[in-house]
Amino acid sequence: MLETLTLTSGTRHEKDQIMKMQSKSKKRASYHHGDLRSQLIEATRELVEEKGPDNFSVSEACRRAGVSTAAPYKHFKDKTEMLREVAAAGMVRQSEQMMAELAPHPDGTQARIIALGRVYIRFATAEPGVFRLMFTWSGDTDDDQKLYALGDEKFAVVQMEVAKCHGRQVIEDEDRQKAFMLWSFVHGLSFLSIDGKLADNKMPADLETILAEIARRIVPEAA
Amino acid sequence: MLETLTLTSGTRHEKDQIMKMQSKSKKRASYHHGDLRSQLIEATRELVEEKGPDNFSVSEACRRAGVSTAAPYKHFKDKTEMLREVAAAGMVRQSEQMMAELAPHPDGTQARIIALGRVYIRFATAEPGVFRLMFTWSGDTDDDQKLYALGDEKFAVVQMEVAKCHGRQVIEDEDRQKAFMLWSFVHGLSFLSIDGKLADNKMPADLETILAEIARRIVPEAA
DNA sequence: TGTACATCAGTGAACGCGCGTTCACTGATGTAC
DNA sequence: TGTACATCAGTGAACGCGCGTTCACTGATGTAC
Repeated sequence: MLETLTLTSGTRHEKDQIMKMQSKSKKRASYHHGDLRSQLIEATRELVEEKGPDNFSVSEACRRAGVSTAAPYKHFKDKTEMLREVAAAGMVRQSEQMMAELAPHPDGTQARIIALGRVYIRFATAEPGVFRLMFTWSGDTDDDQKLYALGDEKFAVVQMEVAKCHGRQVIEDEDRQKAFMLWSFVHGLSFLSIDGKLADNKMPADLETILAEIARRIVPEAA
Repeated sequence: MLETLTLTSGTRHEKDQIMKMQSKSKKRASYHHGDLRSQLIEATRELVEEKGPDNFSVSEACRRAGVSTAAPYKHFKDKTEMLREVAAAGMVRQSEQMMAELAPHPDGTQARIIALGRVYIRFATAEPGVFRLMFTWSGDTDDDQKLYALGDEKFAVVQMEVAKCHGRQVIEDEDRQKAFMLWSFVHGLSFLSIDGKLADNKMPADLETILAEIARRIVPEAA
């Protein structure tokens, strides 16, 4: 069955086929695909990781999903919408990771601040393509605005954590400023890391040490 | 003389022509150009700013410089080399600004640390395209390595400034770590800023206040 | 259960586009005499 | 000062390429009866 395929890139496509077989138990059950939308999103995500958001192409995603280049337009308005889906999924994934990492630590502790920073940087280095993509949305359109709001929510979480470290249940300007400093720091560290700028002697301590040091300097110990 | 031009984009090109007239006193003195190399670099820089590093095209730079699309290949190996020239010029420009901003402040003061951060962020917001471009070089080739080294030099300056704040003439691990924290912070702040993520209530104080706050928390007052 | 039919997810061919780069060329410039 | 010539910076046409998107189509599916 595999031998009848006409697509080009041998090994890569074989792997896709194997995955498809695993999930659908045969190559293509019929003329209809059944799950093309999510499979195109997954192909888009992979390509964004492999080539970067700017080198993603619809054509290549189609090749990878094994459909014609016209197929995506039954599911997405255009290329931008495909990328936006991937970005949105990334935001959600990052949020989930934050919540999971937060869970074991009691309220109002530095450990929670550190946990948030750890997830931020871990996500960036694990999925640099998607991470970059998440920051390329201008917020001009309504759809962009939704993405933008997801980011805002996450920042509000950081602000709340800082406030709780100060024994407050309401966010004050001081918390906003400190949350902003923390965010800038982990954002910069993430980008320096995925841009390969930390190769040599530039990051003299391990990540946990640096995160703890930053938290200590910006947010007080629990009361 | 201007009316004889055959290029398309009206106003834009008129402006270029005016600039060219100012610098050369007439449109094109002859078949030969005289200063095409630097004029192509300037066109490349402009386009990197206007469209972003990933949307720059050689063709458009040629249109803007008023030459055929084959002309650049008498001066540059390929597209990458054109972009690298712009990136390198950016690094130099940023260094010069740092030195200038450093000059008025006495050695070993927080003011010098703040000055470096101020230039970093100011450069990023003034030239976001070039700033982005400066961080896209992998360092794989020899030419990339030169760019990389320029970045290293600048980081060494920050490390030295931190050491001097501690009354040292030799950089120690503590200085490296603090310099790294400062760098991450301004780098993150720069990217958040040029990616338009600071629109709302996210940056609660002005830049100078935040810079001073960060310097205070990471580097001690002068002895 | 069997048939007619509407729906709609996929096809494959085509489109126009702008791109990076090469090529044989041309014509202005500077130099040797 | 005038002429012959080598140099080389620019031309313009062409190349092959991959792209995003549209189009009329086809054939599998689910539903009404």
